[in-house]
Amino acid sequence: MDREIEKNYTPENIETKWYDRWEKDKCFSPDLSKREVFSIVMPPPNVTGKLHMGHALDNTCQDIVVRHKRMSGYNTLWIPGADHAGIATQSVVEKRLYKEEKKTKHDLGREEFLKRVWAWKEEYANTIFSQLKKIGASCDWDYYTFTMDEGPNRAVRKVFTQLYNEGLIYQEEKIINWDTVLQSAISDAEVEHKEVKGKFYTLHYKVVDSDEVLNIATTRPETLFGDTAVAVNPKDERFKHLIGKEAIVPLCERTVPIIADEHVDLEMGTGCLKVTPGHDFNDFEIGKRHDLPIINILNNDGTLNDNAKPVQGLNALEARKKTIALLEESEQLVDVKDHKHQVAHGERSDSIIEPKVSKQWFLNVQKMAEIAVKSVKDGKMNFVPKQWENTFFSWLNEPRDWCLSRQLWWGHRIPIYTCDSCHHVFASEFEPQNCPKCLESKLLQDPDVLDTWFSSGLWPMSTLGWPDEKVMEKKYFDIFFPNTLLVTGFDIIFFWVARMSMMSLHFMKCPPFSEVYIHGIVRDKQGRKMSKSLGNGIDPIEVIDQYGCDAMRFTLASGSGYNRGLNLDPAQIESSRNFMNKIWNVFRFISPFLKGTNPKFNLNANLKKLDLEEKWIVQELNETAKKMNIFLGEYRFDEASSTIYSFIYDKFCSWFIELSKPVLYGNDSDKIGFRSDLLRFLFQEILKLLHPISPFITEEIWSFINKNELLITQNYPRYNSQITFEKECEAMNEFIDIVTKIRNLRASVNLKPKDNIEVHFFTDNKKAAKFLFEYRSYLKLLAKVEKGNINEKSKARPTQSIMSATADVEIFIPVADLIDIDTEIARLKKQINKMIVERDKSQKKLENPSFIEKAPDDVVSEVKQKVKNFNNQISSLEMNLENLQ
RNA sequence: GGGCCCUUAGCUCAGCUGGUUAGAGCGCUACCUUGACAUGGUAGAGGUCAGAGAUUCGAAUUCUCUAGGGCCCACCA
Repeated sequence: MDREIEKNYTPENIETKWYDRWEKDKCFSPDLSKREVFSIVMPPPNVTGKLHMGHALDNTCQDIVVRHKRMSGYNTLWIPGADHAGIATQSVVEKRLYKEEKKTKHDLGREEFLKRVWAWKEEYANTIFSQLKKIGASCDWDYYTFTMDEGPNRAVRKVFTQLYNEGLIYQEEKIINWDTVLQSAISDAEVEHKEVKGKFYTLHYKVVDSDEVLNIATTRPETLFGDTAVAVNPKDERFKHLIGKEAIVPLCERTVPIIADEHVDLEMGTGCLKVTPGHDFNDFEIGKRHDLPIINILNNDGTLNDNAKPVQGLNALEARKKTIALLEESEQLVDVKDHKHQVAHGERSDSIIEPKVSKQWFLNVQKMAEIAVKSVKDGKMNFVPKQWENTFFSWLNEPRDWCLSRQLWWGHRIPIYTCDSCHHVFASEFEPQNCPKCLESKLLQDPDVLDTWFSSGLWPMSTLGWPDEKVMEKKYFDIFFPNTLLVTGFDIIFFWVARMSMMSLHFMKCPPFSEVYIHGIVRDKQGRKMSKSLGNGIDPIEVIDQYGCDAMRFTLASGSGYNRGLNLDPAQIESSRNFMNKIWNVFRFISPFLKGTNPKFNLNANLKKLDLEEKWIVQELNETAKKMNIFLGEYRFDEASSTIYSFIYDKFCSWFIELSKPVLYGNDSDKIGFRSDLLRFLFQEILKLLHPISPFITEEIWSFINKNELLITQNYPRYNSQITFEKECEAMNEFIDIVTKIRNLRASVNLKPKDNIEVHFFTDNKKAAKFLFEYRSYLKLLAKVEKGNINEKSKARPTQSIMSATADVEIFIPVADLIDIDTEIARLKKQINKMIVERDKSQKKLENPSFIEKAPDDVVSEVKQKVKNFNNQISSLEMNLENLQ
């Protein structure tokens, strides 16, 4: 105890130094000597990203579990990493390039552009890591992996090649989601449907060699340039006679067949459907069934091409307007109605997604998805909370093939090569030198890159070195794979969790982790998503600067259990900061007494020596330790936080410390010594218990007590079955009740906190009487009871008093002229009424024969005891009420 | 259209397998600069647990329905 602890709790002074120390001492490295293993990978944030509250929550949850497991003796590994985030990163660099140099990526060329992206990555990557360190993430940086590193690249190539050779990856001309801003295909998972106000147009299609016209409803009239059929339902009597005839597409005057297809709904629209196989998923299927031609009317940027001459060059919305105008002119527009419908948007670009036919690479996931579903159903992989497996299933039960290729530059290049001379197409795990068929060396690699989630899907494997055996050995793949746990948000269950599961089950024949904890999404106080446009975001780094990281982590933990949302109120963070301050100050109070205390205080050896309040606090501590282990093990961080909060604040600070003051300031040196030893022991346990949630302040305070050892390496407290002090707890609770009632009485007549009072207790309970006598000094300390007279109930009660009662003890405070009879009568009546209501509730139960008959005995006797206690209190209060009136 | 979830104090939320005087934090009221802490202390006010019904000796807790709100999935013109 050489150092003096500072008077004020200032988080920034203590939070900056510990991370470096832990890292330097290799505290985050796995301990291979331990038999039980706990391993987890961090969901890799975007390299060039900034930490937001979602990350803070995600990583706080992980760090709490990791620290708890580590302290509980597990061989613990938490792997950090970062994602190249193909689309997001490329867009940012493109935007900057244009802003600063007015250049596009095409001006630079692929190679040069990629150099710029790597440079950008090098420049900005560290932001997110230093921020992760700032929140205390105790991950092992020796394992740090970037999704575009050589290792993951090799994993990607191996997986692609194998799946290609197994026939699961194929290239095909299909209708896909085309993002017109990114000018790339995207997968189904990356499409969001948003409700948009639009119009519902009814158009006129003439029938060839007939006077008849067909009315066709559509929300997208501009696509008529791509129409290659008109379809009706084969059962539709209205149009049966027209099947096999031809219709004329307005404006382009093309004749197209009128076909019959089951897909057409008799009730919808007009019953006639324009079929645009090039730009609608359903129409594409119809087109396949009827072998219709496909007309592409869109350029890559979403403008109309020369297949739509009258509106060529316009974007979809402009083209729609012009098409309608032209239709009106030619009197082929029948009707326009307002209409709300769901429109596909890119979740990255937020631009409208156009269905478009194009040649892309796909992964057939049918079988893989089935196996993934089965592994969850068989309990090989568990979601916590369990309900989230529904989300997992809903995605995997009817999977569409995964569109893997992206027309981007930043990402893993597709390892498909075409021989320039013999045109042989092949996949290759390693950079090939020659065509395996004709041995020519001129090979052309596919220009596209892979969906970012393809490499993310291999994350639990690739971070441990797979498939390079040497690296796997070095990273202890066999020990740490599969992972124990994954922690993430529900928004990426199908993006990521589903894909990791499929990949791991296919290549490793086991799920990538045995448990998945899904936490909620952080929102603002009003439950709105945090977003730039609303300006309601809370920046974790600003929060840390203002309140400290420990307070932020405690707040996030308090809000995270099995709920799906966490509405973050800054007032809560302030409250957590105040809690940290409380801990700081209570340590300041006990610290002078810790000099010379026993660092290895053995509680079990001293159990018999404990006095009543010591037994009580030890019992409470023991219960707290038990709960903490249970709650942290179940990812109930909310319950864990409130458990430790309540123990520290309400038990330790409010009562035990107060009760320790007379001991510590007294002159019984043995007792002072013993109490100091115990205080040290208790406080050390408190620091250990809280450390996983708030690591910095606990490590800091620990360092004042123990110079040579770090807290992070201590053993987490466990339940001690030798501690059985239930009776002492009852007595203490009775004492707390009496003190509270005296304080209540004092407050009711505005007795100043300083004023000493005289109290008359009346009880026939000998134990209670003895207890009140022995604890008289505490009553003085805590309720300023200068003199406590203890009498039997047969003795006369003092007049001119205010009174209260527990089941066994009547408490009288003579207040002479201070008393206002009417107020006191009202107060007593109110209390009596409350008691009567409760008594009657219980009494009614007892009068019910079937309750006595059917309820378990312990419940019945509990209720009987309750009635007795209420009656005791009521009669005490009533007697006094009579005396007053 | 399918699925999931929510509705408990003024606000944000706990309340696990049915039995509690229904809890916490913030806010509010009164009193208090008491030698760890005003980032504090003591005491208090505030809830017919969204509504209706059912099961049960007993329901905030289980079931059904209704109302309101949120989220996810889905190609329906």
